Amino acid sequence: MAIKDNNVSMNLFRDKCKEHNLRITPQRTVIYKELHKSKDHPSADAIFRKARKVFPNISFDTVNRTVLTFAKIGLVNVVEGCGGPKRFDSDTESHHHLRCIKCNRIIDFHNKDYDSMEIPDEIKNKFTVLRKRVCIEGVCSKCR
Amino acid sequence: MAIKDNNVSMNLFRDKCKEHNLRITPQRTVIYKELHKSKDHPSADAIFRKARKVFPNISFDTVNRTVLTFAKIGLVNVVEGCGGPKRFDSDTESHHHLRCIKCNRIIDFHNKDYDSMEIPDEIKNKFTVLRKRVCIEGVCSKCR
DNA sequence: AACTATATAGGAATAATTCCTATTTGTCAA
DNA sequence: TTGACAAATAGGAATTATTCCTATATAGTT
Ligand SMILES: [Mn+2]
Ligand SMILES: [Mn+2]
Ligand SMILES: [Zn+2]
Ligand SMILES: [Zn+2]
Repeated sequence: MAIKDNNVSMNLFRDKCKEHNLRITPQRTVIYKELHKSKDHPSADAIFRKARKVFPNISFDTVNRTVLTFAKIGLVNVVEGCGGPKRFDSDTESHHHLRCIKCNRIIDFHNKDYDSMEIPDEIKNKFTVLRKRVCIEGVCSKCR
Repeated sequence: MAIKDNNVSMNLFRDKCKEHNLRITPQRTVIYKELHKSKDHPSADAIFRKARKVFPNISFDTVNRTVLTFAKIGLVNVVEGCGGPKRFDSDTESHHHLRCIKCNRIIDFHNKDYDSMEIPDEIKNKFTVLRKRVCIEGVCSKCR
């Protein structure tokens, strides 16, 4: 099952790259793999440190440029933080986030009611909606 | 009415400062006034540029330190962005945000249904909730 | 008015991100 | 297969955002 999920997501990666005429490089491949493995919404620097274990002289700029490119083509999302480094999320399905203001952890949660909340028409009319998400801010169990 | 609102909010500012033993300095006063006037969720730098017109040699560090202090005592909120400089909001009442991914504008909207959405107990149990907000991400009318 | 703990200005240091460019490489067509 | 070449990378510089440092000034108290 894990293997199948990986195959599915690596196919998604390859398809999206081809769709946007992006070359499938070893760097992009390892960066996407690390993003897909991470459940903790890593920063570019966190991905850089992991990618480095595979390619010791990959540059930070390559990692940063690549995750931003992935975000641009919709392969990953940049998720809401409060300042600080950008955080990336390879899960593009509808879900929601808890954010701990002490340790900056971003924790996923799923909620059908939240998913199905309608966006008012007056917003849809004047704003092209790409995503809707509930952000709950507070202090996580580890931090109190 | 605007005058009254200003008085109310300046009293809130003074009370909160006294409550936390923060001195009421001219710098803090002008910073809070600018925050309260701004409806666009300014960054520390945006507030700095405005405060400078009143006190030409106020330092950026003072502005930054002060808005972070205000956030700490709950006088303002740091609002969700996606990387980039922190953005501040003097409106601490429940409301929600549209965020334009092109121009980084953060636009307020109010919605009773969103306000009244319950937070599941399993979240409340393991997480100290301070705030809940719906973030809608997309492209604003000016940007398309 | 004097005292003193707190706050500020200004500059330095650090962290996060983006830019620059010589070199390398993935892809495609021969 | 092999070469051609547009695209991507590494490495470092530059830029932007934030935090730290410290001598001086001042708000609030006595
Ligand atoms: Mn997530
Ligand atoms: Mn707001
Ligand atoms: Zn935490
Ligand atoms: Zn816009």
